[in-house]
Amino acid sequence: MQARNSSGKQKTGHEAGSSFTGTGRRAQIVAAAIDVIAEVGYHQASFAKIAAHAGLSSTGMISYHFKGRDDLMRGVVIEVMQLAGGYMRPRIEAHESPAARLRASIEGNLDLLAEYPKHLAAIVEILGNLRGGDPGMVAFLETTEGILAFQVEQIRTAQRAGEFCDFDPWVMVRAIRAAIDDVVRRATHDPDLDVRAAGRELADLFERATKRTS
Amino acid sequence: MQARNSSGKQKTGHEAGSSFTGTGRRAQIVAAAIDVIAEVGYHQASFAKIAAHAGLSSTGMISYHFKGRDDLMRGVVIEVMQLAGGYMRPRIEAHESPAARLRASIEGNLDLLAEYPKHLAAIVEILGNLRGGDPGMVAFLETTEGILAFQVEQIRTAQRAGEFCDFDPWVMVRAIRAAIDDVVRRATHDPDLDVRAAGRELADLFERATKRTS
Amino acid sequence: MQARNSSGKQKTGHEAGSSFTGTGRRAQIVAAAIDVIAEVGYHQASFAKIAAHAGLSSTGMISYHFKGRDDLMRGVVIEVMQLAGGYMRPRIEAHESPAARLRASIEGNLDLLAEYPKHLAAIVEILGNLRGGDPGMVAFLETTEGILAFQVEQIRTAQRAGEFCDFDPWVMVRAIRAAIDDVVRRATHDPDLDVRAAGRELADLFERATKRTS
Amino acid sequence: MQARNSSGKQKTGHEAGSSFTGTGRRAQIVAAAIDVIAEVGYHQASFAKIAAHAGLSSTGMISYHFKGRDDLMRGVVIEVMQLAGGYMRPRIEAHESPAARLRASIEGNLDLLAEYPKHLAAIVEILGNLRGGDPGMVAFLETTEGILAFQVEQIRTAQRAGEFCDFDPWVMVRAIRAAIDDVVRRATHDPDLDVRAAGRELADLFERATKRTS
DNA sequence: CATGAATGAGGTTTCATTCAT
DNA sequence: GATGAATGAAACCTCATTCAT
Repeated sequence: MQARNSSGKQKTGHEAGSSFTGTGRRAQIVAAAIDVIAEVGYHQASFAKIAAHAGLSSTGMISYHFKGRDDLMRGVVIEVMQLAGGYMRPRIEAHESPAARLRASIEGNLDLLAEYPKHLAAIVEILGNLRGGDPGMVAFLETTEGILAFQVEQIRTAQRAGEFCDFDPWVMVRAIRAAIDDVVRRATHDPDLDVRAAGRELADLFERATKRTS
Repeated sequence: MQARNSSGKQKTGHEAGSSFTGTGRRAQIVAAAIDVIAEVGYHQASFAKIAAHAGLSSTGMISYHFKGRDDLMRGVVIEVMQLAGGYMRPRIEAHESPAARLRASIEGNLDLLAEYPKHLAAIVEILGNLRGGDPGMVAFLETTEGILAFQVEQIRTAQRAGEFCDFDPWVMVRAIRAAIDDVVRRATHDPDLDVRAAGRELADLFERATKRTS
Repeated sequence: MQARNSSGKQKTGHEAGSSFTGTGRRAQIVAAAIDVIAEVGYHQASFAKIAAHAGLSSTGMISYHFKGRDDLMRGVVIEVMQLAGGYMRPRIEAHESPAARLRASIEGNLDLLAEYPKHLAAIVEILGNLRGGDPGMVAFLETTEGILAFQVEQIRTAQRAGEFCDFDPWVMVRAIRAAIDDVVRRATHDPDLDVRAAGRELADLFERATKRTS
Repeated sequence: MQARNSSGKQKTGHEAGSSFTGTGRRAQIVAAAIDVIAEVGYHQASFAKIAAHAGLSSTGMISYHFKGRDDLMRGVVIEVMQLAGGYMRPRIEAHESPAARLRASIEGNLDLLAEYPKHLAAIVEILGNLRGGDPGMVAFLETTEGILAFQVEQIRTAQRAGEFCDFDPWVMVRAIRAAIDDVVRRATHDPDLDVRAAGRELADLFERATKRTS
């Protein structure tokens, strides 16, 4: 279903040489984890439920393939990040103007949600429930921050070029991300939600909020 | 059949006749729960941690005052909702125009966050981690929905009066709420965050996003 | 309702000088315990439930009047034994022949059940769940054994007089008691059970089982 | 959706494909439960005691094999019912006349008690302490009722054939069962009790009680 | 006398993880 | 590689009992 093993190998530190999505079992477990997390949430997604959903007879299988809960969650995040990156990048880079890129970013995120609702639900659940504890997971928060920082830089450039009005770009990108994630969360519980329409509305909203004063 | 008190009252002392935050221990436990939830999150906020934080020797004490975990969480939500309602209402009603009320709502929320960061962190944690499970808790989701619905109605009225431009008010109020909650979440981990400044920025942002086209 | 404070004082070792059924609180608690035990069984009859049923605001009241769970149960047993003794004795002694007395004993027990279903249910529950543990409670088992032993002696006398056929009187009295207690247990769950009819049937049954061979 | 085993079996190992007493650990736990219940009673038979008696290091092991307390008790009841059924049926069916079958039933029960005292003690404890609560357990009460109903029918047939005198068969079978269970209960605490002799006495007793009038 | 808060032990259950096979 | 039994910690909750007021 979610495929994407065309990209490079990119090995983990795991014992055997297996790509993240390559080997059957690992990918199968990650896929099951995504489903379960989307359905019952991060904390209720126990190994037992994931194993049952994956058709595995015991949780031992998961522990065999993943060093621990965090390792599995890491696998999920990487899987979804790769998926999202591959989906979003070309859609954004297809546009030139900052305004068009901003719209593409918002609408692209919600188009992606329409296609992979569980994937986005899972990553939002995981990243939203991270606490300082785990060292390996905090890296993802930094990755996420890095993505936002990149968007901030793009906005700053556009502002200097007079393409956006004056505002704190950090507040803006966070508000945008929060609005998108909110749709992701609601879509989890309400399958009738028209996420693409919400995407257009949000794009309109933030277009008005960023448009240079005439 | 037999007995029952002659006074006919038959109260259990900590159920009837006491405000939700009135009785000493109950309030103390709720306060401890707020602190712990803000610190470690909804699911990690075990009775053991809350009891320790409250200076209680055992978790049994919490079960003595609260029927269960959900009951305690309900107590927390009610406490914070009362606090927030009392804080926000006069600040909003001090203004007349929809735009001013919108700004007061956003900045008021973040002023409240500056004064009670843990309270807001706790309620965001709790409401954000609710699943369909508990019947008594879902009521809070409906309460929250009701608040949003009220804001939606106010916006619709303002739009008809030409005071706001044309947009989907549901998407707007949810984006606003998501942006505020996002600040709440970040403030939990970053005590240096200037939430009042963020409030002003968000108020500016959504003012531009709602302003009627000239 | 169950009254019977006309009999002598018969103090317990309890601190204050209170007869078993005299003081209000003690009797009230015992009455509540009888109801609760009859309803939910011996082990589920917690102090909390009994206190609630008695209209008391806390279990501390029970502990204040009774040294412990066993003491309360002792109070229940004594209460019911006194009730049963006062009810049964005259009904049995009104007859002369062993056969008539046997019938009076069986039917009297079930008439008593018809009038005080919860009292009998409670004592059957308590005595049926006794284990060797408690020293003070074992005395009741011995009391019960004593009652059976008395009946055994009466039967033996009657057998020597040729009024009953030859059988092991211990087995007989135990079978009779077991049959009666079984009706008590069923009556607890089935309020429509006609216990007096069952009493007549059981009296007939054991009359045939004891009748001297002609 | 995805995955599921290629074999299509998807068994959990201790749910499907195993007889109730077959798998080693399950049977071992059931056996330990029987011992403990016979010794300390239904309610005092905690997982901790059963685990200790079974040589297990933790109660978690029991929860691993049984879904909960009720599931374990169900296992015990089924185990004993199968044992008793296999023991009693041929002994009863070896006889033709209703009187002989009745005697075989009574004496067979107490012979079985002599051989498996703890098994019968356990099932009497469990069934005697059932309250309306659990849906899966109430089925056993109905099973037991069904057995009695079958005996009632046999008695009715014999009565119509003039082989038994006239009496209420329901009262009779319940009295018989109550007498047998009473011996079971006493045998638990008194290892010196001669249960086979009691069986013969009870068979004599109920033979007289059912014999047709000459 | 009466209250109700506090205690600590004990209950069942779920969890992630390990390990022998 | 794969399995599933075993483990021990931790969770929530109920209980009988004690104690200061």
